[in-house]
Amino acid sequence: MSSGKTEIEAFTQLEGDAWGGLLGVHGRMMRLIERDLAERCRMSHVEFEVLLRLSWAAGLRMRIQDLAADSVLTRSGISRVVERLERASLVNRESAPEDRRGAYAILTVAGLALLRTALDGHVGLVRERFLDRFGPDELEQMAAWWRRVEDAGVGS
Amino acid sequence: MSSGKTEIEAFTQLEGDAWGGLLGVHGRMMRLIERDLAERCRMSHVEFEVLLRLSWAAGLRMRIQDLAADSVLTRSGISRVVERLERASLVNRESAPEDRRGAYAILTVAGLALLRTALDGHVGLVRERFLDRFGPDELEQMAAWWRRVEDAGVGS
DNA sequence: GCATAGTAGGTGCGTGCGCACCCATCTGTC
DNA sequence: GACAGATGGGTGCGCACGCACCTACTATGC
Repeated sequence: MSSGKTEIEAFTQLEGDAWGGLLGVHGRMMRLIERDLAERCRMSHVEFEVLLRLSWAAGLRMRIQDLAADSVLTRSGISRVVERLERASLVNRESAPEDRRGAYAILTVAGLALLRTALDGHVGLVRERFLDRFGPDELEQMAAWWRRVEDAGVGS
Repeated sequence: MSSGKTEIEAFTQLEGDAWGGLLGVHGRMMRLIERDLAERCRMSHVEFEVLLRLSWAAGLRMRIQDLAADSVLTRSGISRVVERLERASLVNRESAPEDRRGAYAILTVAGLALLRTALDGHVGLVRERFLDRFGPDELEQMAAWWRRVEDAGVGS
């Protein structure tokens, strides 16, 4: 891990530290988060994310495609997640009246309650392991960086 | 996505932008990378990562557990990845003489060649979509941040 | 020596997800 | 109206991976 051979084209040391560091931090955090959510709420991170997004949405409801748009998962993945959450009575599905192809996922009272439980502890974990290592100005800087990356790479 | 209700405990706007931004950027990048590697080399990112790590290692060989240690995957996952790579003749497996429980994964000539092909293009993609958005001092700052996170969060 | 605990790697099972494809519906053109 | 193409959502199939467990081996204690 210390000496990147130059016999093949590769990242510079600096690039490797920045990009590889992001991958490493993300991987480690996700492991912790998945384990925490599984133990406390029998829930995966994608399921948690769907519930969280729904709790932010007006009327506690979102179209499946909108859920998929900024998710790690594809539409088919989201479809299955919503199906699982529906079986657990955490969301309901409802056909969209304005476009009968579409469907809404709607957070239930039980879903909101479980989300509350999940958040309480999840927020603490992410803060303890990540956010608390940075000052407010640094968090602002970081957020600005992510915006910079996302604004530029809209393609696909 | 604009108004985080305060009725349930949640991240602050700033925290959400920093942490959520990291998740978003990682997700988007991984999608691009997975697709690129699949199209050009019929290879997943974890397989690519294993080959890359082997290319860095002395003697082009690493123990399975060392491969798993800083990977997203568990030992069983790495075991299967190495199995796949072995079937594709990209690595060889060899029993470790100093500890006969252990095994080495060893990069083959074909594996190194395919890695070279994969890297050529992968590096360009990551630069174009991510690294090039930052100056050298910013990359240094970012790398320092990741070190800060990793140095503190050794537990589990 | 023997017994026990710990570790490296591999495997059966269950599951989650992407891909390709399906159907229903909307949109646009004629 | 009719039709083509695009779009939203769901599904069969295949595969990759985590979990729990197994075997083989090492390390430690007696």
